Amino acid sequence: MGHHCCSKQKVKRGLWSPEEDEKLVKYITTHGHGCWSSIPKLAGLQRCGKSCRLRWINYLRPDLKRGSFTEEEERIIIDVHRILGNRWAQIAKHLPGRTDNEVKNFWNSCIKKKLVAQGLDPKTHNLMPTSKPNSYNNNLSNNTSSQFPSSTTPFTISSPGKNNFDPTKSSPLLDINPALLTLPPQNILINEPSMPISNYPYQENGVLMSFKDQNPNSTFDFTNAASCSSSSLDHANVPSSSPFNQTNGFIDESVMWAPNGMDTMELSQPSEGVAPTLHAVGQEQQTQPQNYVNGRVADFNVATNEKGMEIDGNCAGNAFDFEYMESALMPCGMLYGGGNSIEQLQWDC
DNA sequence: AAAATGCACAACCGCATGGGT
DNA sequence: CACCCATGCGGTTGTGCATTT
Repeated sequence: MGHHCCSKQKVKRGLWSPEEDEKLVKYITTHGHGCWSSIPKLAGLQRCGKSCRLRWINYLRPDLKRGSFTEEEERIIIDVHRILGNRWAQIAKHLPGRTDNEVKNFWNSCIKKKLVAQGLDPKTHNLMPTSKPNSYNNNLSNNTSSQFPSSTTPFTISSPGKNNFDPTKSSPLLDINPALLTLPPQNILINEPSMPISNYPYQENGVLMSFKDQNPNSTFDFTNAASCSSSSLDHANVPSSSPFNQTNGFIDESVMWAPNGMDTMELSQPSEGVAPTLHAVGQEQQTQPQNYVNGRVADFNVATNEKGMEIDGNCAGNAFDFEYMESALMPCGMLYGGGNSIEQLQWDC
């Protein structure tokens, strides 16, 4: 049984021979891949286009990094997997030169076993029930609903304070309280850990997510700032240059990574009724996550004027990955909801 | 030394998605 | 709007090598 795309033709299956590799590489390096389905014929291969594409992407591409995974790569995989789950293609994007297949195989053959050996559930990254619980889990096991009242944020995206931030040390990207993810949807808070949680007005109706600085009066409310008349981000009003523009999805991927030396991201709302935009301020943008080294959300301070019309967010010296954030901010135990819009965070409340 | 087993990795399969008609 | 097609993705299987029995 052949692929749907090649059921009408005789195709070879199984491992690729060096001759086949050579033909494919020669053709693609000369002509580019263009339409995969036409490549087998043009390159003189008895393969289907799908197989050619896979062979090129997973094995023949010149920018592939061969060899075993480094400890750093392994840590990144674990961190990202904790947030995204089995979204191998997304995980692989954070590892230049690695493919989704490679990451997936490495996970299944190596990391998964390591986590299990540590008593961790590779799916949830939580301690498995049979494992000896630590104090944190002991607390959770008492009575989750009473332990965390309705006003408690399900999780926080936190960072060390600016003064003690050490980019050479690794730490979890997100501290997610897994038990809280099973609670009813609550307001989501991104906060500085030094800020007493009680100081945040996260109980306010309609406030879905807030970037706050040390001033309790300065809150950026995504649900309200986007459009004065709407409770959601109004994509129609977003300038095409904005990463919030629907053409680009919620966040333009180009701003997900703060380039080396570029440490400022700016949120601004140019005029009333117009959705805020997110800018990377500083050097030329780059797409490779070169600054991912520590896989953490850096300080993200937000300042607003009295009317909350202009907001500046400063990412202190490290990458601020909105894809992570977006992926993490899924309601009710869904680390990833499959969507790509913050609008999905609007719960029926 | 040969068979059995385990493992890593390559490749396949089916499905989802998006664009074009 | 329905259909077709190409592409991308994640789960699964197949293959070959290494290790163990």
